[in-house]
Amino acid sequence: MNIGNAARASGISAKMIRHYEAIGLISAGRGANQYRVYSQADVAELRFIRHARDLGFPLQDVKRLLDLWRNRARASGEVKRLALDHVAALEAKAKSLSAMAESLRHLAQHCHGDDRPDCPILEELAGAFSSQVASLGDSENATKETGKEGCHG
Amino acid sequence: MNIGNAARASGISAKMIRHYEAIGLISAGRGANQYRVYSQADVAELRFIRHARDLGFPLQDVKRLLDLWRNRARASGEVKRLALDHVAALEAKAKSLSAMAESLRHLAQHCHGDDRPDCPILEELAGAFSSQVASLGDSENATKETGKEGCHG
DNA sequence: CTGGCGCTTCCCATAATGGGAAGGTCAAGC
DNA sequence: GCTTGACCTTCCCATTATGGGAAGCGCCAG
Repeated sequence: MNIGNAARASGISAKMIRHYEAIGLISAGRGANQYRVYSQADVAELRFIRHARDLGFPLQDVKRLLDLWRNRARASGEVKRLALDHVAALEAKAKSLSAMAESLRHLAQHCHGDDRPDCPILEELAGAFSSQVASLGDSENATKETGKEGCHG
Repeated sequence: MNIGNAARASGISAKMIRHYEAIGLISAGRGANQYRVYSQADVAELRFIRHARDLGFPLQDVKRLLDLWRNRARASGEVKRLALDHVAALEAKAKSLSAMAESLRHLAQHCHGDDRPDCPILEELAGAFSSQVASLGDSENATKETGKEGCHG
């Protein structure tokens, strides 16, 4: 079948299928007209990829999983390790997001939310920070000392 | 002060400060040597941005929050709405990630995780969801070119 | 005057996905 | 046979937020 049918059969857009091929995740045969040709086995791989993506695996991990799947002599330990590492990453990220949500919800709770300009949310953002809420995700540095000039002009 | 000091004082990299200027989030004066010049007020804005980013606000939202902050006649209701919308987005995302983690953890629980190839994680990824092509992982005589799709080839 | 650091702009890369243009292919209908 | 329309091809650009690095100039200390 051609790419359009493979897309419909796998739930992955044709655009993405080409992309996956470009980055070496999958390969596809070519017909006489240079059109990509997909077998049922290829579609099965695409479905595998979609399922892995649905579980949040980055494509790099998907590649590893795909290689393991194709390798009959694989060790399930490696698959499990990949999976559990990813579980840890997912949970860390979820926790980080939940912490942000909770902080912000807390701030919003004390905001009137009317047409007056007084707003504790903005005040807090403006600098009254005392706790670090985003340390799990990607923040890297805490409050440094303020006001030390050094303007060499 | 110059950009390096502003970066140190705000916790935002010089690279990002330039970027924020390029996308119209902030502005900076220029000295006679074309170097960017930052006042304490500018640094306060940068800190505001960092705090908002730490709470996961996308830059688009940060821009609106910054505009509200700068506007003394703002309505706190708008700030609160922005905040609560973002809380909802954060929680939705966190929930989605937690669901992935739980699914995957479940799968991993049933995997031996040794050097045998048998692996329920891979089996599930291979299609236990859609259960159409189950035995493609280890055989090559699976349907190669079935003509059951309305493909003009 | 030179060494070294800081600043400038510009290009590239990441991760995953999509939009769209310009053009080739093919099957069907008139 | 020719048109039409769906499908395919490649190539470029955009997104979001961040960083790396190069080439070149500014500025201060020694």
